[in-house]
Amino acid sequence: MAATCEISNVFSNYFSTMYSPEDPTLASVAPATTFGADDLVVSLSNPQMPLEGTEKASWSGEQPQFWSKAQVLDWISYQVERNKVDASAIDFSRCDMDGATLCSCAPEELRLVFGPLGDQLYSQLWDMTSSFPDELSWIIDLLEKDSASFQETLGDPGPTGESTPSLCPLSQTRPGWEGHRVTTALVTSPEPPLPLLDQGSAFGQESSPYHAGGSSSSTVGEGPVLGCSRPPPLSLSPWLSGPTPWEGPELAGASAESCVAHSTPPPGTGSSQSPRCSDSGGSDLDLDPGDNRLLCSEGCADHKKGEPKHGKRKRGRPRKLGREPRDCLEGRKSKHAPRGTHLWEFIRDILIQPELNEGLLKWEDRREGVFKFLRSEAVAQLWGQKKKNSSMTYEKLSRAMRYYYKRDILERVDGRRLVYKFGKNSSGWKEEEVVGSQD
DNA sequence: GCAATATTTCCTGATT
DNA sequence: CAATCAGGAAATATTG
Repeated sequence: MAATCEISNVFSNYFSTMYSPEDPTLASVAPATTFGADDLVVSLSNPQMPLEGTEKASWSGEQPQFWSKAQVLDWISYQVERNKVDASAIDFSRCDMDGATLCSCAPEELRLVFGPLGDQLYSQLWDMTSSFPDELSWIIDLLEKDSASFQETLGDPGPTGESTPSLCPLSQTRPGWEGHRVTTALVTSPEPPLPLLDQGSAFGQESSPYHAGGSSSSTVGEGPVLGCSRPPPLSLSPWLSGPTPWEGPELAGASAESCVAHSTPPPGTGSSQSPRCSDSGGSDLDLDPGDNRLLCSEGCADHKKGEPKHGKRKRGRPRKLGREPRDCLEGRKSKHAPRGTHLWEFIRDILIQPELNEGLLKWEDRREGVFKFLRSEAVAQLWGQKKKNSSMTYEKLSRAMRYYYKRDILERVDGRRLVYKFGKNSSGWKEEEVVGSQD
């Protein structure tokens, strides 16, 4: 009977104290309810957690190895309750152990102490301990992404370097729920990112650079419609929201590039330009090697179109310079960066997100998939930003677009400048598809 | 390391 | 005349 008393105590004491609303973890979780059911479900979906209510156990969110004795007891109580086990069969006098000890128990030992529940406990423990690494890596990934896009925006003061409108600290330009999701994830359970539009889509692969966060965009930063059921869009550099300096009458190449060059923080400004911090998928911020060209002698010689100075530049894509060994990221970045978004997907994603579009592109005939570039150079810059290629121009982008004709990803639209049409091998742009993907 | 794929870059010429 | 369009050619980057 001691067992029954013990368990009563456990329930009365721990559930009343440990689950108090003051629990910081709860504090972090609670707001989820204001952001839509999806997030909540996502966050709390770990079957290990006592989800019957909205409460959170003292042991949840912590690795079993680090549980205190109280947490161990708490967890055992939960398991007893959950498995509807006869507590009298359990020798609670032998439960006085911390998480580390518990984890070191062999299944037989657990069986000895907990009877039939022992096996269950063992497997639960195993699941919990083994699931953490994934959890952490996911969170790390998520944070990396967030921090990357955040830093990117910070590091990109725009063409003029002034007006840094809502340069998007998370709290400002990101839809509120997004930052929240990170928080929630940290304190609760793991979950892969929300379903993405589709693979390779700019929406999810990485924090894309085109979320309209500019001050000139009155609505976007407020986290409009797209917030809830759709993955977060991207962050549009503020400078894309307004007229871009390089879109002046004369310009394209040189001006545009110099603008981008300006956006590269000067060395030593500490704007996280450390090469060590960059990583492949990574920090889009790393205006990397490609950007060196804007500063180095070679770049100065040739980055301005039509100024070959000493002979012509060789054809083809210039080799990336100074590609630092990426070992600096060892461990963290074991995986390849996700396959990059294809150009056509990038275009499509801008088109299907009117909030992000900001006058970059427009549908000419949505049903037919006909669209037009309104600010071709801005789109090109954006694409370049995404690909960490500061010298991207519409001319180059359009060349890539033309290659899509052969593959039926795009169809020609004769006689109309800046107008393209999605072909049969493209997808995800039709209204039905877009709606469907927002479920 | 290699091949395939997807651009990226440059260029020439035509068209708008 | 400038901006685009069309494509060829050659080169790199990324993936499998």
